Amino acid sequence: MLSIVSSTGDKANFRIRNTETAHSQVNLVAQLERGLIRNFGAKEHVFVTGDPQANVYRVAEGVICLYKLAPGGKRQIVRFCFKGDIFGLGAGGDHALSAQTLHGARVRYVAASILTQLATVHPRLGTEIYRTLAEELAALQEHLFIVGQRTAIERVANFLVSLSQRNAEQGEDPLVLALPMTRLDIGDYLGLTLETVSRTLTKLRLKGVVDFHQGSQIALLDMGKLEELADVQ
Amino acid sequence: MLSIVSSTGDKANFRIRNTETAHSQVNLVAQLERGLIRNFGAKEHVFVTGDPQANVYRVAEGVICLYKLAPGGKRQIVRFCFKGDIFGLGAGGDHALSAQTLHGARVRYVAASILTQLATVHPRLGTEIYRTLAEELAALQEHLFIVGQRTAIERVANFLVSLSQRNAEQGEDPLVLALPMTRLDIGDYLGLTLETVSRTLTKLRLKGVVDFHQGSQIALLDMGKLEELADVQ
DNA sequence: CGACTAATTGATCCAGTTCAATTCATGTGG
DNA sequence: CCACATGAATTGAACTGGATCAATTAGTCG
Repeated sequence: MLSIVSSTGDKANFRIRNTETAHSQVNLVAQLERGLIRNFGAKEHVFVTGDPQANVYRVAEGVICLYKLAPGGKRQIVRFCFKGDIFGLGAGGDHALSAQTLHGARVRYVAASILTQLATVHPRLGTEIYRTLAEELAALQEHLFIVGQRTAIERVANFLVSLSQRNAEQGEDPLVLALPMTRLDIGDYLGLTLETVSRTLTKLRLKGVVDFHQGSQIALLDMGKLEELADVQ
Repeated sequence: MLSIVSSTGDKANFRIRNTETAHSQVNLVAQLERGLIRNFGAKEHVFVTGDPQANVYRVAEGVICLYKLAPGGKRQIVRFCFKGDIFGLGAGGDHALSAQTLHGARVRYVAASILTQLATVHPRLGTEIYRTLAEELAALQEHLFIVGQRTAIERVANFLVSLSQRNAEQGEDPLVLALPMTRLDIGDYLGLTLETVSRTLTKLRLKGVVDFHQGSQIALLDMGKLEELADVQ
């Protein structure tokens, strides 16, 4: 829970209760790892568009998708957040996006106000939050590029490569992906229809680049070819 | 120039040289308005992909476009920066984007390191920089949605509405837009070809929604209809 | 004027959408 | 345990919005 931080952001109090030095302790991930935890079932919302940006979240388990919805029913998934990802950062107004689980998730969170307070005492925390936001921005720019300029096969290949890289970072097998999202989710993320995603994956299977049977698990057979198709730079 | 800030970020020194209070003075826009100024001709680069993020910029005059380039020659314009817009913010690594003028521009800038230093002394400045970045992120999410989910006419209509709103904010006529960018630029921004942009504008003209003759100046004749087409929410 | 860049417009093409049918996986209650 | 409902995925067929290729016009500057 948040017991390591008094409601007034008392620095001395904080130090006493921790074995590590304050310097190594006051960082964003550490704060979030000590935050409250909450379990969500399938398709549950962590927050929706218009909710105040009260908390900063970190995925402990499962996947969260951040999306924007249009009146016409069109949905743009802006980001998939996997284990370890931080989301909910913002200027402090209302959320422009909704955050929803796929099959369910465990999420840790800390009140944004507490982080703000802490950051005034520990500038490094502020810097870290800032860097996290800047990385989110850079990733989104890259994603815009893919959605705006690339063909279906390039988008899908790129998506698979991204998942593979993430797996590698997490120490999991980079050649076997457990797609936790539906074809519709992938489509709404890549700016394609679910049929096009399905067809494109089939194309990749026929090319011998990937293999899959139940659709939720994909083996990357030819990573070189896949990266060539993804062709991102 | 940067004379208001000593190289060590000396607060006392800073106060002495200014008539306003330190509180009202140390904000991002004020810092940038006192930053160095630089003039750029047409199609000149302020920075390119890979350059270190050394400075933070603010457009004093003209338009800057931020874009990403692919080896195949495809270009995604991520943002148009108009008078008063701040750009170049980032995590402190290298620029992922290139920044180029259209017809030329005057730009003021301050070293990122100076802002960082100042922010440690003036937390409000840090907060402001953070908010600026968060707003950039929110705008980009909105733009991704438009590029990912909308038709050509919706994208173009939305683009015109955005320009109109910007005009209104700047105290200029919201019903007469001076398009400073080419059809190609607009296309690369909206994920369309220049021909589609041209055809779409013609369509809007035939519908009586807009009017134009030389192509670089557009009158919005039916704002209600335009917003209906833009249909953003 | 001539050279150049931007814009328009036409004709054709095709990648991806749309509509629709079938298969598959999973679970649920009788 | 099977019958059946349900949601997800695949696949087919036809369509279309936007891309591509190409030609013309228009504006601008030396």
